Amino acid sequence: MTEASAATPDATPEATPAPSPAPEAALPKTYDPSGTESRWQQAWEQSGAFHPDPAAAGEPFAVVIPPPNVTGSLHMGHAFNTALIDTIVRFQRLAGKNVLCLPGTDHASIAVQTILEKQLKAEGTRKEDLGREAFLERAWAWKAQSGGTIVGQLRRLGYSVDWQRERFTLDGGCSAAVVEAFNRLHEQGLIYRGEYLVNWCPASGSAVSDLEVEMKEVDGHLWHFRYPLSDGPAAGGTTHLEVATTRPETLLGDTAVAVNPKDPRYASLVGLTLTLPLVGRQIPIVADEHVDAEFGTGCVKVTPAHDPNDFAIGQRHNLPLITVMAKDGTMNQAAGRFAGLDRFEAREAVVAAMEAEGFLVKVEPYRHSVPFSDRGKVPVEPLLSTQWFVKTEPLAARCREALDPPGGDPAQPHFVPERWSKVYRDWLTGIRDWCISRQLWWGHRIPAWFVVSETGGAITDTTPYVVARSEVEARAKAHVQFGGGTHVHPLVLEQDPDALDTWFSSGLWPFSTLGWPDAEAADLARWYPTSVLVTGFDIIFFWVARMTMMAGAFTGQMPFKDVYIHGLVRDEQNRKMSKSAGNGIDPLLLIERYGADALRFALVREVAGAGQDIRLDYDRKSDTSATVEASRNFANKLWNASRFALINLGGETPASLGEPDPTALQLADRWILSRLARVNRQTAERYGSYGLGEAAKGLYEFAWNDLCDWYLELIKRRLYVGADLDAVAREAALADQRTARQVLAKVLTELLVMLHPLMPHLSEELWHGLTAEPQGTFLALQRWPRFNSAQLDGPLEEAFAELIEAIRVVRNLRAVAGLKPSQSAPVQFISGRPELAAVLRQARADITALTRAERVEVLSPEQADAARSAAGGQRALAGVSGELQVVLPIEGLVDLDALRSRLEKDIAKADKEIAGLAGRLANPNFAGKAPPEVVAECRANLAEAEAQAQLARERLADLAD
RNA sequence: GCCCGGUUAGCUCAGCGGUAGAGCGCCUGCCUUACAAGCAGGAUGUCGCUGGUUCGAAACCGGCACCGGGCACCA
Repeated sequence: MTEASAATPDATPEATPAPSPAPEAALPKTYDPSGTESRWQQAWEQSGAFHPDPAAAGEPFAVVIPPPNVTGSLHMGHAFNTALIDTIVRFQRLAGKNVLCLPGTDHASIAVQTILEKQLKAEGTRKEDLGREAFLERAWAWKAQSGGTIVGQLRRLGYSVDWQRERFTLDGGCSAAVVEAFNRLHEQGLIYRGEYLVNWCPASGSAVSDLEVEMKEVDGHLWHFRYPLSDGPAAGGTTHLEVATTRPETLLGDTAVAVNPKDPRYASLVGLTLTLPLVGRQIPIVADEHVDAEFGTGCVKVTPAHDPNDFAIGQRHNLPLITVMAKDGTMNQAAGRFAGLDRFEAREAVVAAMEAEGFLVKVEPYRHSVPFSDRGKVPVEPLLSTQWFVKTEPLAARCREALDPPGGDPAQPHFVPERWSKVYRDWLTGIRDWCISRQLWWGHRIPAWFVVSETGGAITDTTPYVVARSEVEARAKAHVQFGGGTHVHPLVLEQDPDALDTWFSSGLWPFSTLGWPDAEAADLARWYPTSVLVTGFDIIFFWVARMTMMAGAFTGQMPFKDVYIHGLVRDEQNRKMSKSAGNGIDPLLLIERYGADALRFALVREVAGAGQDIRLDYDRKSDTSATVEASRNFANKLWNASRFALINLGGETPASLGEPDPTALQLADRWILSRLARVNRQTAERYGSYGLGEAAKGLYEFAWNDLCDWYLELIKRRLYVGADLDAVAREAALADQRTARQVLAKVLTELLVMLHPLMPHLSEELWHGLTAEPQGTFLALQRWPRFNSAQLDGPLEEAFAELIEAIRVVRNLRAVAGLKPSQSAPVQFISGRPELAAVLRQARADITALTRAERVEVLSPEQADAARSAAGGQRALAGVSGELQVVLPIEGLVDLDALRSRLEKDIAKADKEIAGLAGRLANPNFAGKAPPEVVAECRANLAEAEAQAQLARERLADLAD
């Protein structure tokens, strides 16, 4: 099949005839994923296999992927997320749903702008020199190139997304959605503009939201300063207050000192005035609950313009706000003689001055948290600044209500694992307003126009503005409000130069990509709300909560039914992979080495405990991963199982062979069909309920252990029909061969369908090889195999497990005794259980084949005793499994010592079990209180263990002479 | 400070009330006409510590220890 399909993927899908089943010679012994994977990726995409029609039948199922940043290249986190999403989505497609999986990228405003500014700097220029327009042009050009990288890399994973619907958060549709969303929120009073203390990142020259600030422990100092009372010693002789600070430079902006109102030490001083050192400003002593009397001296300097807590104190006490720092992180004119110094230089200088003037009491080393900008990697500065904000509480309230609906309706969205809903709920409770404006150029420009003609042509904090959907609309609105248009005083508008937080547009992603705000959009009508959001826990606040808030406001419902939260992929030393640490493991390298299917399977297989981080082992010297290699080996196992089938199906396909006649089925056939049905039901259940790791493991075990290790081995003797048979025997053998072929073909093809969500390329390739379907037909678009409960046979599976165990005992005995693999030996089974004896008799030919038995006898204990006394006690290899005795009556050429030690081990094991069980049964409470069936089982086990020990002792005694 | 995870075989992890499991690794033997990326056989654990509940605990409850994460932070 490799040869046949490699030439032209699918020039004309419908017309391409089925490739003739490949002759076995054409099939290599090992699977080479490289060509196969890209071939199917192209075929799927070119045929539009994953481009759904909203009008098509089938229950809708939609996923919008978390859009990776255009700055990025594929990392393991993307690969993991993709593997999970694609597994879910491919399963739902097989399940017959009308599936949309929509891809796209995020414009990542700060990240991109930082990169571009770095480039400009290297070229010795600045964005201001370029101008806004040229800068943006350059940004788009950069995006076209870089954005293509990650998209191309996602394709290599075999992502079954609809590339025709690919979106970008800054494309026309998304931009229109952003403008509409901004306007509507503004109309509802949920967007406002004002001067507040914001997190200012001096590195990027922009405000950032609370979420983009990361607290870091830093070794700093605590400086103790003395602030003198202005009007001389107070009652009690106090001449000054001592305050402590980690940020001396801010004292230049102090407008009060606060103490706790209940602090007896300072009660009498509240209301008095201090003289601020270096500055000379008169500042009051105020009483405020926020102050912890226990900490330090119990006095806190208050700098409302440079600290959030102080800002709050300032509000409560009506304190003036004095900003002493400029937006670039240097001290401004208000800092007096320190003006112009960088904030860190100013710190040194202020301390030096305080010391020189005798206000420094002491300095102590102090470890404390400092807010850092996520992007800029520098400490953020709380600064007073006029920005745009979203009033979040009303939006959050709606989300909380959806999560805990009155009347006990199901939570929306439903988190998997459940525990993340608590994290989400907690964050939505006591949420703070969201600063959405950024002093950046790359991004969605804020749809607000300042009426600069009202303030002398410049944008000031008092310039009136209108929010509108376009400049034309803005002008009209301004006209109404400000008249204007006269020759004396023409109306001049200027759009706000700032851009919106990237996450504002990300928050609209689940519906902006489906056509919102066009309520009639076919995709929106068909696929919204989406079915599930799959993402890492690290962006629950950034993204998940923003989407639910926006969706609640604009669509009136939660944007997805389920939220499947997965963990992070960690490196071989359990470290978080990060660009800065340079410990990322390149998924593309692993794909090249092992194949995308192997990587995907490995990632999903590891995920069993949903939501847990997974560790990917990796050898950096050789760029190999044992985990992924194991999955590659599994892929190869499947390849070879299919190869075996192709060689042995006599050129037939599952379709030409048809369903097997139930009455013709042999024991092994019924067993594998029962296992198949069980795995079918179990796997569908797991895929459908986010048990992806379990699904992968279950299929792995079924494919490798049940199918390859046992079923394929068992049917070999039936598939190879000898030429030396007479006509009657030959006819029977051929009929049986056909049954085996039918079962084999059925089991293997259905297995491939079930594996398809996990290993899409390999399964597609093998499925075509087996079914000889035309190239334009895809496994990806087939139906999940029908579950046939009639095939389920629990008792048969149990009996078969015993048969397997019996064969294992024989093999073990042979190994212990040192028999050569080529050497055949007679096998005797002795069982007192007629059912087991019957199974063993039925499987006699199988046992012969699998154990190199010379002959197989199945005896009752009575028959065995008779035979033994007749033979006068005989040396034999013997073992026990349950009540079953396995005897290989063979003389000579046998390692008796090994055999003895095996029996001794058996005895020891049985004795230990006997001791445990007898102990339990001896406890009167056990018999009295445990459920009867447990007691009965215990008794049975004891009896069996005792019998086992006795049998082993007898056999050991036989060996003694 | 508050809130989540985790602690089981050398490694990565399942198991979540009836006397310990898988994969990888390891040991032994096999080029058995699908697969040496394989086959067969084998070894390996006071299930973090400590109380308790129970006839019975790796599992349930309490405490402790250690590892990891999140949130909020006192100058």
